Amino acid sequence: MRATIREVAREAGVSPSTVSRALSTPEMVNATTRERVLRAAQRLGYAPNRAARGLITGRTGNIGLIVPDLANPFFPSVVKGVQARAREADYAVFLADTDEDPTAEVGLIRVLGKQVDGLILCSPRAREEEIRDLCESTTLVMVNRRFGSVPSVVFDNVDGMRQAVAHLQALGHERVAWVGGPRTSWSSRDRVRGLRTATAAAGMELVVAGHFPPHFEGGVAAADLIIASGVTSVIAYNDLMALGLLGRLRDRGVRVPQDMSVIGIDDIQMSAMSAPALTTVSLGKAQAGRAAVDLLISLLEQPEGVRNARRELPTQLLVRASTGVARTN
Amino acid sequence: MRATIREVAREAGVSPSTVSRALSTPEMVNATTRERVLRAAQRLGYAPNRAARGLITGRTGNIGLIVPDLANPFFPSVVKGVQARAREADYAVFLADTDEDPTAEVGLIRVLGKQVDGLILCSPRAREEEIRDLCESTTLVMVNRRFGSVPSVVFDNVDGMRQAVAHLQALGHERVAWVGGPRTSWSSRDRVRGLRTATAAAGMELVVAGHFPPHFEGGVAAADLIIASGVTSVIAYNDLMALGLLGRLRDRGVRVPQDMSVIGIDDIQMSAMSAPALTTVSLGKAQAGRAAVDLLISLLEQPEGVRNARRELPTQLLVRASTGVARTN
DNA sequence: CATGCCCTTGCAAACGGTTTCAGACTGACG
DNA sequence: CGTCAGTCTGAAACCGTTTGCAAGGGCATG
Repeated sequence: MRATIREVAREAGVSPSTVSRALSTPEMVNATTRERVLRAAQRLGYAPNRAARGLITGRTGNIGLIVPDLANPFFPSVVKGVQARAREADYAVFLADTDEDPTAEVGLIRVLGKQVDGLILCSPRAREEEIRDLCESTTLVMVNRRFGSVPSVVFDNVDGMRQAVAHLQALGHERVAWVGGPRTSWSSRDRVRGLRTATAAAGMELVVAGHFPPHFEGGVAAADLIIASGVTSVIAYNDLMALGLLGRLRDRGVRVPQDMSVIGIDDIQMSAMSAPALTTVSLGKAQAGRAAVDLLISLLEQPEGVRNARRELPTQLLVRASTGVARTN
Repeated sequence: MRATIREVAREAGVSPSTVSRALSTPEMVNATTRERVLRAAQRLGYAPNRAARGLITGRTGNIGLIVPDLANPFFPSVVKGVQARAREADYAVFLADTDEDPTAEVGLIRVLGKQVDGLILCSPRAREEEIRDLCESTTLVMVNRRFGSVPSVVFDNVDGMRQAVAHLQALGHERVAWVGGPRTSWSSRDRVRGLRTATAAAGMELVVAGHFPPHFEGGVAAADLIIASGVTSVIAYNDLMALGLLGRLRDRGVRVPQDMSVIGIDDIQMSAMSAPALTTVSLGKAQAGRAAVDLLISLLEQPEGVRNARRELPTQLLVRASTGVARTN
């Protein structure tokens, strides 16, 4: 059995309240008794029971993190960031994976929401009104999605798309295709929006190839459409899909980058290791996780006092081998 | 504010104790009052406060999961399995990532161990005596490691290596290299042991190339040693390293599988998508996660009554394009 | 010397459940 | 009709903390 605060109190010859104060509000107790208490606690290996503390303070010291699919390498990176920062702040992290199912997502938010102080929703797929509704009962922070005044951390997709388009234009491309992600993905919509702006400004033609599952297979499925569309360059919703494109293009005998330039988004580990290595719009994934924790904690500590509950993180084009000078036929 | 048991009691016109019983031991309360209580609870959207319940029952309803590195695709798969099964059993999962640091690992086990009913250690890197020590104070289950009587879920590495070696032998290979993982990895040691047995039985020569970090780069680093060793086939500690091998072999102009056959272990998503697709020893990763949860829960529910606290999961060789008939010079 | 203030500490009441124990009621039986 | 067993319910104690309140002591001030 673990030591309780009473045993520490007895060991130190003080009352339980003094022990409690010595540990949580040290400035309220005399230096010498504090010392004595700390030493006793040390001796007994005492650590406060978080459930008991939570019962009275109403805070659990836990935060929840919900992601659509851990198998997509984007998410583990975010999770690592969340997890590391939460630990620094002495919060523990509940993790849940929805398998890309919006209904499961809402259910999970509901049940997990009761066990935590706040929730981080990474790339949530639920409908806006549902999230708005959930917002009432739980403090939550979204990553990779933005609407209304819901606190959020997003990437500057517009600028990322601008960089990608500028890169392609510099290589002489005039037509670029977009391979979209899930219909329910806010960032897919945001990216195609940025892309429209950027291509229009650059005087390039944009071919939107529709929505595909955000996996390798999605990219494979899109590849033939892309080839048929006659573009010389393509930007995919994420790296996994871009790698799928790469694979199918090779099978079809389309050379990358000579015949087709390919750009991904996310900068997952694998994209540096493919052949050719993938040019990609790099996102600070762990950074986003950390930012979300910081935002959530500040929200928890001064519920009303947070001036700006939206954070936008920069993106950076990483030029590798999958983009090259446009084919001139 | 959330409804408490007292409000439900008032709403239903009974005492709090009756509400408690109606929810947790329904057979102890009269059918009609039970019905009334349940309806009142429903109306108020009542859900018991887990901290309060935990305070008296001494159980939190949480389990902890500690993995070395979420960025390694092996682990997210296990996490998904753990997570899904835990949710079915109404447990929530704390996740922590140690960044492959054994010291951090021990620290995490200590702190997380106090907030959960039990802990799942996936591929733990800590020293045996430390784990044995931790065992005293926390009920824990190891995945991918086995020693003493610590409850564990492991893969049948010996049989996996047997299958791989049989496959290579059938293809006419006589010399095979092993690219090992971290020195602290039990499964690396277990696999090389199985490999020794299998190659000896098959009359093949085994070249052990030492220890490498379990990443893509580790495989890259090992590749030149492998080429120099003159073997015609190589088995890597995991798929990530095998993919690294593949990449470096291509750069060096060594054709796979004509000049060199390559086998990985794990069957991560990416290994089906590489060119050539990777032959690999497939492991039921999510299954291992589920098994670990089942084992942990049965341990929690009948602390002494578990006859066999060790589970061994089968492995299956997946033949793809990276293995072929041995080069005959 | 009496008064008042500050600093430090202890007492006791919460927090929201579960569980032990005893009491009320019912029906059966002698 | 009295007794007894059995079923169901309520009162109260308890789990391990935090915290509002009050009391005690020391010290400066009038």
